[in-house]
Amino acid sequence: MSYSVQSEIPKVLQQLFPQLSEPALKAEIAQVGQVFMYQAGQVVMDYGSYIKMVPLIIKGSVRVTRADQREGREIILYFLQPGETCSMAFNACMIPKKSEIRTETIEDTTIIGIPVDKVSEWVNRYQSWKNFIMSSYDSKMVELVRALDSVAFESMDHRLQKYLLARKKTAKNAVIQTTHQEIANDLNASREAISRLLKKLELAGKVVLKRHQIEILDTLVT
DNA sequence: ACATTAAGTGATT
DNA sequence: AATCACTTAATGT
Repeated sequence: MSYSVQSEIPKVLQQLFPQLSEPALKAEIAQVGQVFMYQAGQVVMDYGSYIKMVPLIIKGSVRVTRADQREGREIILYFLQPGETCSMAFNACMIPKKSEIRTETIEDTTIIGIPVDKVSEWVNRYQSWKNFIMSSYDSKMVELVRALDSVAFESMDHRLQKYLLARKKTAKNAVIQTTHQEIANDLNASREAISRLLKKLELAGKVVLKRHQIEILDTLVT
């Protein structure tokens, strides 16, 4: 209902990024920040593109993935939600370089783009900005390490369940809109394997399967 | 009604 | 667990 236009930046900052406390910082964000809106499923940044903005997510959700050259094989690094920012983008603004990752929207998403030169400038000028950058870097790093040992040590079965719970959380809805193929791509598995595991979960009374959607019941817990 | 796309199955490696 | 080769079911035109 709220269209996050330029003039609403101060209000949105207050709500979603309360840790950015300095009034002067907020004023600068409102001044140089640019609001962008993306539709669901849009690729915001792709491998090899130059990063010129660091996004503050204010609405929707975004998926950050990494693939190894050969197309069609990618793995999820983490999801971004309102109140968060893309940590991978920080690297790139200290040292200008091409993106190592792909970010695409899962839902209709709105962001405030902060020009990279401002991002590094503010680190020196505003304590709360520095803390914000550092702590989001830290929390994504933790997620990343978890994702890594999930791949290394957990069964596909367990990974799928965690994935479903994560999707449920970002969708804020027990019913997620997806296909088995999409999940298979996200988890680096074959579609058939995912279908079979989902079938098992359905038989176990943990999910309800329909075409293009999966309902995740409360009985599914990790 | 027909075509297209998603999902289910069994066999093979 | 991947791949193949189908089959079956759901949806769009």
